Amino acid sequence: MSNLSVSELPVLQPEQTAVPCCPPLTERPLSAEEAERTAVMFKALGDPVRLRLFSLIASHEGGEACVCDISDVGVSQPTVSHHLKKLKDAGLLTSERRATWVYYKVAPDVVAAMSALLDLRR
Amino acid sequence: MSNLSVSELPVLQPEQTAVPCCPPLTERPLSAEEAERTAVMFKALGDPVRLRLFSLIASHEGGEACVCDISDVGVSQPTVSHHLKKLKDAGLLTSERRATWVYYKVAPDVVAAMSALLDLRR
DNA sequence: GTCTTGGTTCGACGTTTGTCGATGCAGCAA
DNA sequence: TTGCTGCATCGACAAACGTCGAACCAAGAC
Repeated sequence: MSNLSVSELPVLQPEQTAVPCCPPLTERPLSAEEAERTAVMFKALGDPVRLRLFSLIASHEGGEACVCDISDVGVSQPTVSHHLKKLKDAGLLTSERRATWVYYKVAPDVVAAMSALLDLRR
Repeated sequence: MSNLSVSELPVLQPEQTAVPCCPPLTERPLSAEEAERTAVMFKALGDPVRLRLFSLIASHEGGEACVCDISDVGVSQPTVSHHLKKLKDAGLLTSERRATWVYYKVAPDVVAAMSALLDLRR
């Protein structure tokens, strides 16, 4: 466990919340670095299963849900876990263990930043 | 069919009608079909090069730009064309040839629908 | 201790994606 | 006609991705 995997470059730290990245896309073009960071978030929502998982959590009570509540999306349980990890790594979700169960919760400010980015009204 | 303004008529141009899909993600979970259609749009923005191209067009005069104006994003010309096609297929852009040049333009209502989807305020 | 349940990580495999050079096509100008 | 320029498409290839079963870990219950 001492060596880092090359395929797991720390693009976004899990606990690094609140990344109000950029102004609306109409204001100015994104730099390469901004685009690199922002694309991770959009890519996280760019899969049907992840989008369903995210909507299940977002529409759940308090914007959070136990994994056991959202595991019925048509893929195996390890796959669900894999997708939740991707959403978490992108900063869109946070997770917390409470007793036996793990709860995932939306990161409101990150999602709000994405929404604001797409607000093209001048 | 050629002279119709996009903003005045229902959006029906692309093969996939990526029209205003769904209520905010807090309201209810997405169905599998909704997720499938919506994920295409997010996936389109889930690449750094495409995100830069999109921001270049969105921030350009009138929300449209000639390909020749936005080709300097660090990849080859065929790759730029490939990415623009993906954005267009996802419904986020429309294209129009004027004389020698091809102009790409943002599809405001589709982008607005994505933004609204991520508006998690209850 | 052992057993059971909820979730994550591992290893592998087939598919998709991003990228390029080469080629093709449309429009303009000699 | 010929030539040139702006973009799109083709063909190929490596890298990334989504998926699964197996194995593993964490927390209770017995």
